[in-house]
Amino acid sequence: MTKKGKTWFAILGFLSWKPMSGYDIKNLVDISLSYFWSISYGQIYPTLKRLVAAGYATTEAGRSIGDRKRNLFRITNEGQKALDDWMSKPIDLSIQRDEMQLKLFLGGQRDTAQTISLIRDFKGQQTQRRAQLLIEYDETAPALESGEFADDIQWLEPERLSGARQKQAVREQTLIFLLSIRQGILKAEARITWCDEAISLLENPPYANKS
Amino acid sequence: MTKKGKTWFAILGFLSWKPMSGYDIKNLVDISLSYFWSISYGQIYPTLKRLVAAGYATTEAGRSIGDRKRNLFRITNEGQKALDDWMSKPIDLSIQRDEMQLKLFLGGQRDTAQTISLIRDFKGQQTQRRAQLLIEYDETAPALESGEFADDIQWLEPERLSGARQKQAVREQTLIFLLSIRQGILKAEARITWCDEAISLLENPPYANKS
DNA sequence: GTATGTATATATCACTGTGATATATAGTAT
DNA sequence: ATACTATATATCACAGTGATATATACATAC
Repeated sequence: MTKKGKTWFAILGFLSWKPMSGYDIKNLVDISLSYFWSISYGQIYPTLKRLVAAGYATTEAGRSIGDRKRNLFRITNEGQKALDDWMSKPIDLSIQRDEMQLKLFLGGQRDTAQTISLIRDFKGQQTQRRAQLLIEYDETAPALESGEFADDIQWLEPERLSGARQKQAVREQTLIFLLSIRQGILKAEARITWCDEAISLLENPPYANKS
Repeated sequence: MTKKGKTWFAILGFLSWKPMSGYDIKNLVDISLSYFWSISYGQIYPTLKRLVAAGYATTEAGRSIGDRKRNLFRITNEGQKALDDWMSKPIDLSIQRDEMQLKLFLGGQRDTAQTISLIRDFKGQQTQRRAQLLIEYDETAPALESGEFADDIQWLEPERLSGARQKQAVREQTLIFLLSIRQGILKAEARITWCDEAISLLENPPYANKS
């Protein structure tokens, strides 16, 4: 039995919204989930095949705009069951590699000035990211009231609903989208706070500086 | 020319402190750098070989306690130059996958109750982690004053120094170690904050709840 | 003493996942 | 016509993981 990792269930999860092609999945992740997920074709296509082989999905020929051929994948009952099972399992916390921390560790003692300069750059990156996320938050938030997405927002729609139900669905999806942006903002802010503390302590260490 | 990723420079960086064996590197990372780094033997041994092949390190037979054989790797001038170059480059920000966010995205609308339960579990994990890191912080901090490590702290020592210089080195290393723990604490706190916001918004959405 | 367990030390394998690239076609712009 | 962009599928070399195999020396218990 093949190993079922996060990518396996991520793809299965996308199919649980609506039947999709490999191309659709790549676009969905790159456009709407880029705050917290990434995926490559090198995993998508083999995994779709394995999902079919495992009985978790079926494949069918489809057509899109302009009569282009595409392979649509649809989740099966068995697949949905496996997904539900995974969804209820606690979050797996694996170590997140942190290049900033590694460079601090390797260079902090050897070359303090350069390390401080790196931390300043890093703070700049995070400050910019925070600003960007705040803009995206403000652009997304109105849909919470209106029940209508701004033009450029791509989203997972299980199916077209009509009228009030459609608006309600948009509001629910917007809330979740806002929460994921909010996570990014909080993460960036935590990093900015750390940068300030680190620069301050490296510039004025709480012990006599040799020289 | 082989690709030089983060693992490549991480290992080169460890060798820049002192000559080490593959086993030493694995232990160093697992014991002292586990807050922000991980590494497997499957990368260490091949990478050490490639570092030698690239002229960035040399290898020599060594002996440790009990006359056990070990292969020591020593950084070359060329290797140190390449490391210095990498160290000065800005931090590469790649997308960090976040299983909590993925599950929120996939299940938040479909099964709010289960999603809230997952977030509560996640908050529990993060709260525990934060508590653990606070303890480790308090255990490490005294060395900032005393200049002496607590018994169980493993560390990178370029070489044995004597007296006052040794104490100063210990203080500098402790500061950096404390900063990396602090990063973990801030990250956990940001996640806890997010959990509170998310639970509150999912339980009382800012729009009329259908039902 | 000898058996058992643990720490030291190196190495490889199957597998997951990435980034780059190749290929082909249909619609759009110059 | 030509070039460019978007749609769509696929594969490759490589990075990195987790598990496992192997061997030896020291520590302890019986």
